[in-house]
Amino acid sequence: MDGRAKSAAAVTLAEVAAAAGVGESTVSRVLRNHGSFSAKTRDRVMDAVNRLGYVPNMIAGTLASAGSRLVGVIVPSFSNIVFADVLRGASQALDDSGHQSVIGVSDYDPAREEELIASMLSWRPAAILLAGLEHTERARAMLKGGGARVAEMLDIDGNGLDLVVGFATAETGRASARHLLARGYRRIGYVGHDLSRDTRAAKRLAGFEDALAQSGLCLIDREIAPVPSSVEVGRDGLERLLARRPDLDAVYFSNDDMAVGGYFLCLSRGIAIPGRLALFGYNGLDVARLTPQPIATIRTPRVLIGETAARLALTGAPAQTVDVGFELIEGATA
Amino acid sequence: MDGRAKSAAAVTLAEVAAAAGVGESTVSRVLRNHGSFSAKTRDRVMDAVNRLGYVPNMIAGTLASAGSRLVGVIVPSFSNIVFADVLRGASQALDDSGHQSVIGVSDYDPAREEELIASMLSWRPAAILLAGLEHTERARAMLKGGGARVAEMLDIDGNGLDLVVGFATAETGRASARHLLARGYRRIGYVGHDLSRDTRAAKRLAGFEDALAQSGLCLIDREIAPVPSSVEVGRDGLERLLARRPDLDAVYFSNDDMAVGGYFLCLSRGIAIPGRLALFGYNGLDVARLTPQPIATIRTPRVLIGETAARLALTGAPAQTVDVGFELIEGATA
DNA sequence: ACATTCATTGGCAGCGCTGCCAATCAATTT
DNA sequence: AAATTGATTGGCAGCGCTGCCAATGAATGT
Repeated sequence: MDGRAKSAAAVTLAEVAAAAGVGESTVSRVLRNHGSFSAKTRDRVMDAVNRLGYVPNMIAGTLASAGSRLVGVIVPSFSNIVFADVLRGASQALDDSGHQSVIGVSDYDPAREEELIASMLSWRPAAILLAGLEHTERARAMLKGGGARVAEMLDIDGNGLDLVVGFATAETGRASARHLLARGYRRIGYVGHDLSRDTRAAKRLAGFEDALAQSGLCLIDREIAPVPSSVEVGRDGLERLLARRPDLDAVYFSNDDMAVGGYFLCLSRGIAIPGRLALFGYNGLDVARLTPQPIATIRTPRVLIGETAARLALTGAPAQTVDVGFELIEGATA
Repeated sequence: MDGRAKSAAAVTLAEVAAAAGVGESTVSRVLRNHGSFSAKTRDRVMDAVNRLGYVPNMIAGTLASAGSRLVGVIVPSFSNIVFADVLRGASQALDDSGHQSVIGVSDYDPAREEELIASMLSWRPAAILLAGLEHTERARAMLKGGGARVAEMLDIDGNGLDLVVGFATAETGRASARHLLARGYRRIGYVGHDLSRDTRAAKRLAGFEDALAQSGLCLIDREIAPVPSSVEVGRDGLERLLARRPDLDAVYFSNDDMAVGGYFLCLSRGIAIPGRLALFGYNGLDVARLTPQPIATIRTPRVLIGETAARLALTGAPAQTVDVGFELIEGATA
């Protein structure tokens, strides 16, 4: 009719009330199925709602009732399936309880995370879910005083603000190292990505080196690319590392994407796995489980973490730390 | 002090105004940097803001100004990097223009998508971004009258509601078929996933078969699993297909995840690629580009699609369809 | 027949902020 | 010196809905 995107002003609850011949509060009660009303009234209201195509205005409703059903979720990246999994778990729990998620991507940047927290808080969300325990000072202050529940996900190595749902990150690194050591590998290298931003990857590496040190060993060499992780970075990283240290017998990767890249390099080069070189990843991704030789890795319950964090945050659970654990997958590459 | 998550009632603009000794509208003007005010006033206001830790309430602001900076984004799934890419593009453009994205996952279910549209519309978003052109009748009606810009992404084969940003889906299937035919493959099979839900995969297959038909050929056999796509489903699907038709010389997969699964099967079985069997995927994923032999596939500009859709929707561009095209990657598996 | 209970219902004051308009005051203009 | 201009500023009416409370009328009890 009009050609414009904005149609005439939206139908309001008052108009529905007038059309149905009842009071505003009655319409409100019927729509929220809260309080009492007769069946006849309900039918009259619903009829008017459908006839007018009424869509409730949550903005107004939230303002009036001082309590939003929005939940802010901040993830470091979308490129990594890990966060997609966490989001999936959280989304599920959120949807089930009638909440909506407002999502932000921090790009592994604490300053950006801080900005996102500020702008999310201005929507007065019921809760904010974040990755990790590392935040700027101001971010922590805002979260503490923001009136929203806070859930920090994935890592439990440190002090949380409110709810913490994850697993011992450094311990995954230690477990990985112990596994390689138990299998007899001694000349171990590391191929990783930007550690200054990905603090959890840094914690894993620290745990890994810690366990090596307990056996009187250390990493023979490391190849760290100052970019986000990817299959390609893993492949190229391993290539450079091997060029420097052809005597390596095992490599620990910063995650499975990287490890798959390394695995592909070995396939191309005909490097025997694990005979000539052992590979160890992190995450327990699908693709790493289905390579001709499943990659040795640590599986983390990511969907569960998202789901648990969302559920606890929305059910008024007391502040607590939940350790969901992790699982070492032996695979066939180590 | 209190132990409860909800702290004392949040600071309001009125309190800031009182603390700064100015009027409410002045605070509002300073905070939004809109209208005029003296430098001295600005300092007084900002000082009070910082002192009280004031966080603006967008809910109230949006209600008062009748125009939200929220944008709804509905994706079919989080498990598929494709949508993560689209989201990344959209998120970026949204952030840059000061908008927030509210995200929902439809799980490839039109009814669920309809629900999500209804609940997003109740937040009076500035725009709604969706995947594909297929929606329920009621969903289309709500979107038309919802007062929000609508951008349908990824596919342009059909009629859009407002903005459409994507590429010719069926044509990707045709291009894939023509490529295989040009290379001399004639005994072609298909390995796919749940087509009833993933309508774009169905359109690709239709285009593929269409091109085969034009050469007087047809698919020799097909193996379709009624579940979402994954590396595993691709591997197992190819295994079953080959068991039935060991005479196949090429396989078209519903996407790259599936194709990578098929590729892994061939590696494990020692099936020569492309000598004995050619593989063709769809999406142009990173992992498919980095396998020892890069997988033949179609690369789609997903991040660009998300970014373009968001930008057009927020800049008041007229209703239009934007074809961003796609690119056939020859790879080494066909 | 009159008091008491209870399910329904409507009225209306905000929720915290923005938009509009009028008021104020110093700087210019005639 | 009176008038005009323009930059600042405060007041206040909503935005659309919910929460509270009073009003209504029917049902029940004594």
